[in-house]
Amino acid sequence: MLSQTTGYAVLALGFVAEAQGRPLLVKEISEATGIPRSYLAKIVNQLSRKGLVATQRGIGGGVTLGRPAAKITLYDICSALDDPLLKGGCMLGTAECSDERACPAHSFWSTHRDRQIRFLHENNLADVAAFESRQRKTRLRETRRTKKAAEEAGRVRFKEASQ
Amino acid sequence: MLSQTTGYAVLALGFVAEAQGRPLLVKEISEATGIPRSYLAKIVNQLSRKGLVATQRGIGGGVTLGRPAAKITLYDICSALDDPLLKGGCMLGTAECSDERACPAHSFWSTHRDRQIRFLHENNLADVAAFESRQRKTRLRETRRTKKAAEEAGRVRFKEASQ
DNA sequence: GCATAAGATGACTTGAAGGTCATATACTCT
DNA sequence: AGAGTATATGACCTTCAAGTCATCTTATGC
Repeated sequence: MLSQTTGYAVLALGFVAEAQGRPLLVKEISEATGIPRSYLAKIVNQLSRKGLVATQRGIGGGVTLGRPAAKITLYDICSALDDPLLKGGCMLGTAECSDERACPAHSFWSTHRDRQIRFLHENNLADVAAFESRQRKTRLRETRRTKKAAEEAGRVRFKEASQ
Repeated sequence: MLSQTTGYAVLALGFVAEAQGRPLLVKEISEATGIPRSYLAKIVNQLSRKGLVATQRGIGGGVTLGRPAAKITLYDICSALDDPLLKGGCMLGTAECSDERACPAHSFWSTHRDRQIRFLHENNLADVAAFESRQRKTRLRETRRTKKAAEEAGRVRFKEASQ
């Protein structure tokens, strides 16, 4: 599971991606996503130092993506925010676990960790934006939607790390 | 990833399981595993309230398993210690993520979470103890062991959540 | 019953993540 | 230049997991 901070960043940037280049205010993003405004400002600032977003102060300013949405992967975001997931550590959280001196869950965990990392590499902000806008549309169309339908709507284009 | 506390508990109980019924002191377990002694005492106490271990004070006392090692799964331990993994929460850590209102990673995450939970159900303390004692033996036998060999030693009997 | 050995328990400390707030800085428009 | 609008930044607060420590309680053996 990603840190809450990283989760915020993905949601926020997904929203920015949907705006297609129009600068969004931190305030707008915050209100749309429910992320605390001041905290989001810090996250945006971190992302801008890493070049993932561009920020502009003053009238007409706001936040835009630093490069095309399809070129910003979830992994890039994790990496920019130094997410703990990328720092290793085995399932049982023991220091002394490595390929040489494995803990009981090591083999299992390596596999799962790899899948997660692959997932992060395979999905980018264009995917997130598409997913989000699709969900919004679907929700408008069907007032009483089934759980299955909701899952389908999500499944359509978001890449699952195969196997 | 499990909490550090849960990780401690698995290691400690695996060690207790290896003792085959002979009571072990918290001090012994702590020294053998490197888990901080006072903290381990608290964990053991929690586990004993849940019945996973039996404790005995006074001379000749110590910690034993509350039931046969094969009947204590990793899931039981997580559950006894209220591990965050069992509390839900999606990959992006957002509150508003459910099957109905999914976040972009929801489908991916549900699958992986299920695999993890299954893994916890399928592996018990007998498995952990067998794994650990096997590892110790293997390490004695080969001074210069390859990474592959080490992985094999672990792979032999520990169940991978299939798929 | 006393000495000793063990776990039990509660108060306290520490460190990191998450979050708030006041103020500084940079930009635009008139 | 000055007013107004944005992000930037650092100081601070809060919460929680992890860890320490002193003291209490319960057991055994003489």
